[in-house]
Amino acid sequence: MIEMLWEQPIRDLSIASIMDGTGLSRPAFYQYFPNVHGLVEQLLADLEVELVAAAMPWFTAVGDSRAALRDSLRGIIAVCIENGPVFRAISESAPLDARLELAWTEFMGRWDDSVSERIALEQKAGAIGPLNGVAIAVALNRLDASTLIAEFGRRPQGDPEAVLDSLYHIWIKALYTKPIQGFEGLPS
Amino acid sequence: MIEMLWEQPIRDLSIASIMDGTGLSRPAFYQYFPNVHGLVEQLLADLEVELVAAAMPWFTAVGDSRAALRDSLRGIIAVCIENGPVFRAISESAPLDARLELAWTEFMGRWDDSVSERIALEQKAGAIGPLNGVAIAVALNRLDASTLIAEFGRRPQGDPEAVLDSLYHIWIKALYTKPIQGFEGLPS
DNA sequence: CATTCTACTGACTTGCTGTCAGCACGTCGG
DNA sequence: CCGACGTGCTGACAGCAAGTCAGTAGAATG
Repeated sequence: MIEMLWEQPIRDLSIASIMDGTGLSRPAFYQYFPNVHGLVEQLLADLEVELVAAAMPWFTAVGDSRAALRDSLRGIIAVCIENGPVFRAISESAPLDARLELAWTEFMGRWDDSVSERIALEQKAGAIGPLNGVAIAVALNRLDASTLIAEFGRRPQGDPEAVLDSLYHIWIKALYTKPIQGFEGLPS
Repeated sequence: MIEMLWEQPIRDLSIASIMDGTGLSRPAFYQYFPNVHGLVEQLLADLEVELVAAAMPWFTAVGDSRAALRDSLRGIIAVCIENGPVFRAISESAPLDARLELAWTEFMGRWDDSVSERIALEQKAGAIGPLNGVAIAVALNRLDASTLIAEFGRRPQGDPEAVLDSLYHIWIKALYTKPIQGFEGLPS
């Protein structure tokens, strides 16, 4: 199935077409998964392990963590180059099933928690200024997810270096840049 | 249908349930739209008009445009507070139909073009530094779309002021902040 | 009043999902 | 060696929503 996702979006896959490649009959599918969304949920769990591993550098960095942030983003991008269509299929399927939607929400929530926590840590150390860490974390994670899926979720894939530069730029500026006189606190 | 989207996700709507509220039969639906995705495509066209109008301030600002950027974001947020579930339904449906997916891609592409153009303009005026305007524009637009849909696409909706602050923070930092010595050009 | 047009409907076909009784085959106690 | 049981799988069935179509009722037209 994963191979098929490189060739066609998940909307074009039926259980029959998935099972065609296995030599088994369609009902055999239900011996292993309750439905297609159950299979996708499994793919998400597998992908999460890889992504978390790739993101370690920044979460565990000591001292100046900006280089580690770049390493983490590079690692995540590498995982997405290998698994982009799977990532895309998951995000496209999530809204179609309540249970899968919950799994996706929790998946994103764990990233939000991890990033928020890291921001709080660096704020305590003085490396990051007094911003709303949770809200910024949520926004940056959504940025990453949609960018990665859009750039690597189908062929032709985007340019890894350009994506890395863009994401890194935004993360660095949003988190590590000190307020500049006159740029903040504009009247609303 | 729009009213129903406040109560339930679009996956739970069938053509039959949509037509139930109209007093007409199910086949009558096909007199007006080729299928549900055709209806959603129309919703997207309508929403785009509202969003573009709300975003005008920044695109037309002269001189220091940072306050105008805040106004544009506030306007877009206001539109999403009124139409969040519609926006969400569109983005959730887009992957399910090739034609609607194209409409969505073009919709996002027009935002990317407008924002890229504005960035180039401000770079020429010296307000924005030498960054990859197109790539940053694409990333920021995806950030906005996913954040707005997540925060306002269902009840309970998020806090407009908090969302405004977060988005504004990221846009301002990513675009208008000058490079800081030692923060850029880290070894990769 | 006769004719045409238009909006609409009941009934049908199609395609995919999910279920279930049953079959082939391997395994194990006697 | 044999009969009972488990397991993995399948063909066939039922359900459901989408999309199609011939046909109808009522308004518009001459």
